[in-house]
Amino acid sequence: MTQLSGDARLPLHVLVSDDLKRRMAEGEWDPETPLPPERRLADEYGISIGTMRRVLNELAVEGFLVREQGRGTFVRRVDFTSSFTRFFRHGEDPGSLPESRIISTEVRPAATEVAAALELDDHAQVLVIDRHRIFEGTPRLLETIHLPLPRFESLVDLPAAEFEPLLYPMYETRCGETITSASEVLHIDPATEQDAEFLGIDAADPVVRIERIARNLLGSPVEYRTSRGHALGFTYRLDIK
Amino acid sequence: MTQLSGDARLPLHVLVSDDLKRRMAEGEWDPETPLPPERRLADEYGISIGTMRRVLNELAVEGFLVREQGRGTFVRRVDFTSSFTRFFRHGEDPGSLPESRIISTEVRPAATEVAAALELDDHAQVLVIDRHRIFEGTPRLLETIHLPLPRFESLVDLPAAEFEPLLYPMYETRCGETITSASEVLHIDPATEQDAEFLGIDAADPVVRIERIARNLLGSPVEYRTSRGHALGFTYRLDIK
DNA sequence: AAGTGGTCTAGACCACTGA
DNA sequence: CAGTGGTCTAGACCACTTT
Repeated sequence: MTQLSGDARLPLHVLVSDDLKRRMAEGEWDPETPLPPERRLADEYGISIGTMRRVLNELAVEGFLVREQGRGTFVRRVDFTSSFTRFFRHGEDPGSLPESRIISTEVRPAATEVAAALELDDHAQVLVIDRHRIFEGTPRLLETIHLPLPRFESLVDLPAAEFEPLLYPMYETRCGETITSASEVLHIDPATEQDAEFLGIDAADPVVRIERIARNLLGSPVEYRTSRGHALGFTYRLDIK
Repeated sequence: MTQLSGDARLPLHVLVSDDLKRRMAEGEWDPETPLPPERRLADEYGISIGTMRRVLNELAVEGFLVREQGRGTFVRRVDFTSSFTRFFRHGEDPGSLPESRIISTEVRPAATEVAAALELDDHAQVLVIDRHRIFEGTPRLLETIHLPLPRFESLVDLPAAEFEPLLYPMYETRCGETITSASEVLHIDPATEQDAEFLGIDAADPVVRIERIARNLLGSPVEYRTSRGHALGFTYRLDIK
């Protein structure tokens, strides 16, 4: 029977939930292999099936698990369908991938706001990646990505051509970091000269600036990313309650 | 014992949940009076306490109910804390209310996109309200509000001075319509002359345009509102997963 | 057919709120 | 103190997926 750590005054379902999150964070199950069935998990934790179901269902509501009747319970990958940056894709086929072009990768000490976002000591070393994202042949986003070292050491000497268009799967396979949540802040700025040149827009046009902090399952910040794109034509949809 | 309508092949908890939503929509409980305790509700519906608790907890997760241990279960009022328009208030005390100035109220046939948003027949009559919202003495938002007639008849001849700064409580007390959800879409536009003049911004500056459809508990659209404000300095925060 | 999650029951006991 | 929601148990049976 699995031993539970944590404050014993907390409700059982909280202790079990925390333990399952820890095991998921340690990579005990990948998204293709089911967790043990609820009856067996209940036995292992020495709790009743009703309590075990409560834990699993709550983790499913929180987005950590996906449950499929007849198949099993699986850990879930994030998809960023509600991300702001998705809205730069315009009329494009939502299944297609934007092209990515790495402009430069460089190691340097973190600027103050970067260190704060990544919860690092001031002047800790970070890997800085500049890239362009190109949708249907049209340049749409300028991105600057900050990754803490030494956790992302294995990307430092990677040639630009070997970067894949989607970075998060790379973080997982090459660095063992799985992104499971993020927060983004949107601002509207006047375009800089660099913006106007790359995005092919009027120097007087506004740009959308999106700052994202991406986190792993334990809630630690893993990536800090700034994206800039043309604001005119930008659209974002929000549902309240 | 309460009689349940609806497709009997559906799970019990769905039928009970739908029935409770209907009763809430009919105004059976206001936000200050608790629903009957879960034990009594379970008896009335002839279901077990476990199933009744599941229904109440799910309605709480969906935002329809608030449960307070020792006090009871209450229907919940929406607050629009995550609404885009909140972000025009800048550094202001979040508890203070913006000033509202009604510019005009007018009855006219709905434009095509208004009729579509409110799910009305083309050219159905709507009440159109133009107003300004002023935060800390500074004009920040231009709003145009569309309300379907005859549901909002009682506002047609109301003098501008009798409109309150918050419209949703007025809709409830004067017209019997309770707003419980909304969806908003954000765009960035170039300023019009009217925008620049009222908002006191440069004619070259961009504006944020927010289109909101507000709905009642049954999901029917009740209000269509367009708000415009200065885009530079606008900020919006999003949490993913 | 075997194994998964989904629905539902009928309780017991605990923690918190308000009078 | 009475009454509320919160936690937890120990099952039975159903619906769906896979082999």
